[in-house]
Amino acid sequence: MREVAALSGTSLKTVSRVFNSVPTVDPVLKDQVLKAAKRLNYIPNMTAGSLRRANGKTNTIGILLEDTANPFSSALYRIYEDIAAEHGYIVLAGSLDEDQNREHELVNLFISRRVDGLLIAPSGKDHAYLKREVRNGVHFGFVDRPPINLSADVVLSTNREGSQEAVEHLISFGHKRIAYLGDNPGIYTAQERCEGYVAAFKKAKITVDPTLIFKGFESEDQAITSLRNLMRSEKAPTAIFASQNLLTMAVLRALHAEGLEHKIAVVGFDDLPAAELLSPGLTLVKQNLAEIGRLSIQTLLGRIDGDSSKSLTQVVPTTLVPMGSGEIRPK
Amino acid sequence: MREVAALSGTSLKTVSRVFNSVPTVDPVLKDQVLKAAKRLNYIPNMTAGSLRRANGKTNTIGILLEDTANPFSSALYRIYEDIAAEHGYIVLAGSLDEDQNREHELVNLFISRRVDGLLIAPSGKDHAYLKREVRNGVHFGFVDRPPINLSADVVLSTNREGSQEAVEHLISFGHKRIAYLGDNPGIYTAQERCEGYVAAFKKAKITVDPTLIFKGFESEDQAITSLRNLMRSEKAPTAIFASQNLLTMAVLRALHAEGLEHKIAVVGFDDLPAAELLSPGLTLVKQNLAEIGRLSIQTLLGRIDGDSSKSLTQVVPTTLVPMGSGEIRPK
DNA sequence: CTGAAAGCGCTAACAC
DNA sequence: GTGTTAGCGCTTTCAG
Repeated sequence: MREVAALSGTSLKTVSRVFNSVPTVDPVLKDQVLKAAKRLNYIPNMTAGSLRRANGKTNTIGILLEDTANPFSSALYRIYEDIAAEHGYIVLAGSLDEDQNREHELVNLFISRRVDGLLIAPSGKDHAYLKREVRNGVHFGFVDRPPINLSADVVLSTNREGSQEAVEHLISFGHKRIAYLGDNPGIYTAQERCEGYVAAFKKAKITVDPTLIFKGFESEDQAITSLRNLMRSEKAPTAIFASQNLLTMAVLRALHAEGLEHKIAVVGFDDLPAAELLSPGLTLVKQNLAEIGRLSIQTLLGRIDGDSSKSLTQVVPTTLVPMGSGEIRPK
Repeated sequence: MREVAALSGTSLKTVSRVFNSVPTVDPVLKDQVLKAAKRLNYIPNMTAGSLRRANGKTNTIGILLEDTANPFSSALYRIYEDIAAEHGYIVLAGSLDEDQNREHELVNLFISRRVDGLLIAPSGKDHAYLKREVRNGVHFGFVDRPPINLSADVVLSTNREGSQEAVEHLISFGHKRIAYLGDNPGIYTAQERCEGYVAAFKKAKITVDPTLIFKGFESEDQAITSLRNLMRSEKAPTAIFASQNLLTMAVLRALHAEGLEHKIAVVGFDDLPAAELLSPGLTLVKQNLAEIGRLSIQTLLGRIDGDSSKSLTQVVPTTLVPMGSGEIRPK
């Protein structure tokens, strides 16, 4: 920058003004500056700039996702990337893998990079530790799951209602023995979805068979093995509700291995890329990721811009998409 | 930091030393510093640090991918994220969407954030513009496609050989009329894969029917429509080689719509999440993303660490995985 | 409309 | 082992 000022015969401040598009700069000088910059191949150092800049803003936000390689997270990431770019922000992303420690580490790491705000699909069970950061001026938004012991903006799907709708759908096709597959109930979404399952039975006045509720498999292989055993047993269900995409995959693999994909009905929660190419097509409860992403980042950017109104909880509806597998009737 | 020094009764430099794990610090002072830091909730500002630090390194690398939402890119991203973290680096990622301008913009944006290096799955057709940045000390690595008019490290798959193997596989099952679906030949991988297709025919001494070669569809819908027309025509192929995952999806949708999935053989290039759940299972040529990711980032980190040996081209083999759809014989 | 001086938070270099 | 001084590249403040 000094060199640019020298070569263009101006001062540092004028160069700075040019690159910050301050309107009150003599067009002649501006031209000289730009020419000099081009010749020296000068690109301003944004990170140095934010050091002294008014509010210390870095125009960077951090995003903590479950696993950037999984379709749910990567779709969200892309939405964040685009909306952030529109607003002149850049995104730092990290994967949590359901690990609380990793959440803490990444929060610290990103704060050490001075992100203006952080969007978290939390793995942690307690977010009181963030209060100190909030006091230091970092803004937080939660996605997919609410914060615990902290008041902050959050965007959620209708996990409970969506699950209930899925199970009611199965019941409406005549199913009474419907298995539930879910994650560990410590996870908010898992808990909600399980309650939706139970609520559907309650509403239909059917007793829930607890031996058909499966939670917290250790691995996909273990899930598949358990499922295959279940399918072969006397107590085999006539339908299965898989409350999450990895579990849905496990169900499909198990059904495939047993050759039962046209016999046992399946509804899965969360999108799966090739759902309609399967036979039968896979009936799903889809989350509206575009809307979830949009709401969460826009709310966060609003906070960074100074909106200090009360914390907001926004809920985005899911959609049941019948594709075939959920419309199989019990034999 | 000043406050921490004050509260702990030491100097700035000692605080700095503590947070940079300099071993020659009196344990007593170190303790005082850490206590004060905790009390003040102090987290060092890395970006300020890198301003003055020896080499000006930011421990940040930029990654330019085709589209962070697609499985190919997001799988790579995750590998980069993990390996970068192991080495104390952080990753900035952006999507190119096959747009040259976007490539230029993001390179500039990331350089304005002073990344130490940049990994690019390029959309551009000319990378001479990067020479200036190379001279300024930014390091570059290319992934998936080579740079043009620039000497730089690159990691590629065996696109040509993998495609040839796929088509030979189809030929070995008795196919002679094999359609080729590819991207615009301006794209390196598309060109290579098409050559592999042609080479397989040459080797088998079968004449290529140019009316079975399809390139550069505008949209998935257009691809599906064209394919359905083709499948219904007199000149329908007995097998299809789709040289990229989105095209493979289009083929599957078209086959499904026509009810021909058990009649026409298909081999696809690139992985597809639910390949083995389809019926028939989908025969694929898989790229070794883990290896591609590992090699590319490790080479880049080596460059950042000062390795200035000649530019390296590394080639990672693909694997043909028969799953059913590629083993259908012509009727 | 422009420039000089001070300082953002930190680390290099050099004393002590 | 520790502290002081200068300065990274930029923006602020304030005087011209």
